[in-house]
Amino acid sequence: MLRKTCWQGMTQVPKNSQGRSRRRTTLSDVASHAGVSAVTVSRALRQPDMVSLDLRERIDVSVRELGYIPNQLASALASARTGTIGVVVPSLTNIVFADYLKALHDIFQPAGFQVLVLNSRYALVDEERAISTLLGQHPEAMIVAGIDQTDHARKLLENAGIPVVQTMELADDPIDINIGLSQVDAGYAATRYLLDLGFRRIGHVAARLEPRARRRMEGYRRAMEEFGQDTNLLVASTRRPSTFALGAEMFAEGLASTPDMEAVFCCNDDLALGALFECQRRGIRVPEDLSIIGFNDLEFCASSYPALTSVSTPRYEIARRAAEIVLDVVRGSGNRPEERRIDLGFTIVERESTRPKRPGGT
Amino acid sequence: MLRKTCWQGMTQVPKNSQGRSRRRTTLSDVASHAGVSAVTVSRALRQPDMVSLDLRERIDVSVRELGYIPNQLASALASARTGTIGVVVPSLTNIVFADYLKALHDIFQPAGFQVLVLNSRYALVDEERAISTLLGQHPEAMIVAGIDQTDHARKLLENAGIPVVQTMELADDPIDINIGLSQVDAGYAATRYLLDLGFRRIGHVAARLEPRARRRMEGYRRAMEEFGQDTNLLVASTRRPSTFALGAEMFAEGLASTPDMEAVFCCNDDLALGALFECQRRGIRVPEDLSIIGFNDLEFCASSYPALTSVSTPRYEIARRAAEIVLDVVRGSGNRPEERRIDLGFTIVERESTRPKRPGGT
DNA sequence: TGCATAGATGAAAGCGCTGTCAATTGCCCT
DNA sequence: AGGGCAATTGACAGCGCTTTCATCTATGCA
Repeated sequence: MLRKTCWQGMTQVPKNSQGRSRRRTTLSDVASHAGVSAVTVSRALRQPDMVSLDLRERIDVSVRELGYIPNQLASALASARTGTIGVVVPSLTNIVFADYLKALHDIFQPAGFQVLVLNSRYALVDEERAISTLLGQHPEAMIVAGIDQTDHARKLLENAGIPVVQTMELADDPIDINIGLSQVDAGYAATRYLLDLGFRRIGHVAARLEPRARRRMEGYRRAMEEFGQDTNLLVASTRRPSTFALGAEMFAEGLASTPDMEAVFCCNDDLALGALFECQRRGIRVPEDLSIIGFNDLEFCASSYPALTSVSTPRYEIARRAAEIVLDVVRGSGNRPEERRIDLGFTIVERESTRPKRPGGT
Repeated sequence: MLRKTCWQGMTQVPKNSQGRSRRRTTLSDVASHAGVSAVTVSRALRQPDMVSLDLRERIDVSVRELGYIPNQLASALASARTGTIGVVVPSLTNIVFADYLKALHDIFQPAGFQVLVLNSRYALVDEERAISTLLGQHPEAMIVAGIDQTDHARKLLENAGIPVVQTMELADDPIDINIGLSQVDAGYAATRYLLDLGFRRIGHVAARLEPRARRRMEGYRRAMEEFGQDTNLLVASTRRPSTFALGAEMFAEGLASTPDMEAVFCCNDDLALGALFECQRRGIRVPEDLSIIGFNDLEFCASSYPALTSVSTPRYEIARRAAEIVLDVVRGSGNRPEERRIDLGFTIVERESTRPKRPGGT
C-alpha cells in the first residue's frame, strides 16, 4: 500500500462572531413577556388544555420570539422525572451494538425518552463507573449489556429503585429483568452444526475474549468433547479486539498449528470475513476446501462471496423488547412483567460458506 | 439461504425482588449521618483539600454506607455547569460515526465530560429537534455533523452561548468553529485518480444521497466534465441507505446501463465492498477487468481480497480536534481558537483494487 | 337574584445541590 | 498575653422548574 496525493486545502478564517453567554431565557422571562405567571407558561407547554386558548396563543408567540428552550435539568429536579434511560454498552464501534442502540433509540425516542449511552470498553471497572455516572443523572431505567457486573455495580443497580434490564445473555440470577440468549448454547450449536456436517478437525478463532466470546468458546469445547475431539491445537485466540485483519491473522495462526483443519467457527463475523479473505488470498476454496461459520449474522454475511453461514442473534429484538418492557414499567402500572427472564434464542443461517464433508476427502 | 434449527431455551422465572423506590439518599442525609453540614459534604466530594482529614474520612464512610450518589441534576442546576457535551450524528449504525463517537468519548470521558448523543436519521427536521432537545440539557458545547442545519437550528445554536463545532465538512459560513474536509474536493480527487490511471468510462455508485454524498458526486461530475465525459449513464444512485447488498445491486445496475465500464468510484466503502463481491460473483476480475475505489477507508479495505483502494477521511482526527478545541474553550480562557475553520484534508490510499489502464484494452 | 361548581390562574414552597459570605477555631508573631 | 491571619466550617439564598393549594372568575341552577 502506498499513500498518495495528500490534498489539504487553504484555511480561510471566516468572520469572527463571538456571541458569549448572556443569561438564557427562562420560564419567567416568557411569563412576563406574555403577561402571565410562570406556572401558566409551564402548563401551556406541558398540559395545553388546562390553559385558555387566548393565553396559550400569547405564550406560544412569546416562546418563539424569545427562542425559549425549557431547562430540562430544572424540570427534572422539580418533577423527579428525567425522561432519561441509562444504557451501558461495552463498545461503540462494534457494529453489533449499533443495531442494539438503534433499536433503543427507535423505541425510546418517539416515547419521549432520551437515551444516555456510556461505554465500558469491555472492562468491569469502567462499567461500574459508567453505571454510577448514569445513576447520578437519575435515569428512569437502566439497560446494561451482559450479566457480569461487579458486586458493587450490582448493589448500585439494585438500590436505584428503577427497572434494570440485563441484556444479550441469560443470567442465573438476574438483578431485575433479563433478556438475551444463551451464548454457551449458541457456541455449542454452531460447533454441533459443523460436526453434524461430518467435520471433526474444527478450528475456533476467538478475539477480545470478553465474557460472551468465552461462553461461546465454552460451547464449542463442550460440543467438541462430546465428539471426543481434543481442542488444544484447534483454538486460536487473543485478547486483542476483533478486526477483519485480525481474523485473517488468527485464522492463519490456527492453520499453522492445524494444517488439516476442515472447518472453522469464528466467534464473530468480523473474524469470519477476515478468515474468508485470507482463504481467498491463499487460494483455499470456501466451502470446497474449508467450511466457515461466523457469529451474529451481520449484514455483510449475506452479501459476501461466498455468502457466510452465521449464527443469527436477535440483537435488535433484544433491545426492542427491553425498551418496551421498560416503557411498560415506567409509565404503566409500575409492576414488572410476568417473565423476569426472556430467552430470545438464536438461529443458524446456512449459506454458501459451509457444506457437508465430502465422503472421501475433506 | 435456509434458516435452520431454532434453539430457544426454557424460561425459568428467577426469584422476584421488587425493590421499588424509597427516597434516594441525598447530600443532607449523608451530612446528618456524618454529623456535619451539607456544604461540608459537598466540599468533601468536590474539593477534598478544603476539608480536614478527620471530617473527610467520616464523610467518606457515610457516603459508602448510605450508597450515596450525587444528584447531577441538582448539581448542574446549582452550579450552572453540567459537564455535558451535546453531539448530533446522522446515524448510529454507520460505522463512519462509530469512529467519530469513539474519538469524542476518548477525549471527553477522561476530562470529566459526558457525551450526549442524539441521531438525526439524516433528516433536517430530526436534526433540529435533536439540537433543541440537547440544548434543553444545557450542554457546555455542541458538536454537530455536517453543515446543513435548518435556519432555526442555526439560530438556536448561535443563541446558545456555547461553543458550537460543525464537523466532517467545510462550511463557507460556519456557525462558530468548523473542522472537516472538502467533500467536493475528495470526490473530485477520487475521480481524478481514476482518470489519471487512464480510464474514461468511470461509473459512480451512490446511495442515501445525504449532503456529503451529493458533494462527492459533484466532485465526480466536475472531474468527468473536465475530461469531456458525459456522466448521465455512468451514475447509479438511490436514496436507500447504503448496505453491502445495495452496493452489489447498484453496481449491477450501473453495469447494465454501461457494459463497457472500466472503473467505478463508490461513494462509500460499504458500496465498494458490495460491488467487489458482485464482481467476484460474476467472475469480473478486480483490478484486471475493473478498477474500484471506495470512500472513507474503513478497516476492511485493507483486509479484503483484493484490498480496496479508498479515500481515507480523518474521522477520528476530526472528532479529536473538535473535542480538544471544545475543552480548551470550555475550561480554559473561554476564547475561541485562532483558526475558526480547520481543513484536515484527505488521502487516497492506493491498494490492489485499482491499477493503470492497460495500453491496449481496458 | 343568589349560591354552588367547574374552570382558569396565580402564589408559595420546595427538588438537591452549590456559591457566597460570615463565623469559628487554632496558631503564629510581636 | 493579645492581635492578626489562615484554615475550617456553617448559614443562607438561590439555580429554573413543578407541585400543591388557594384564589378568582364565569356559568348553571334553584
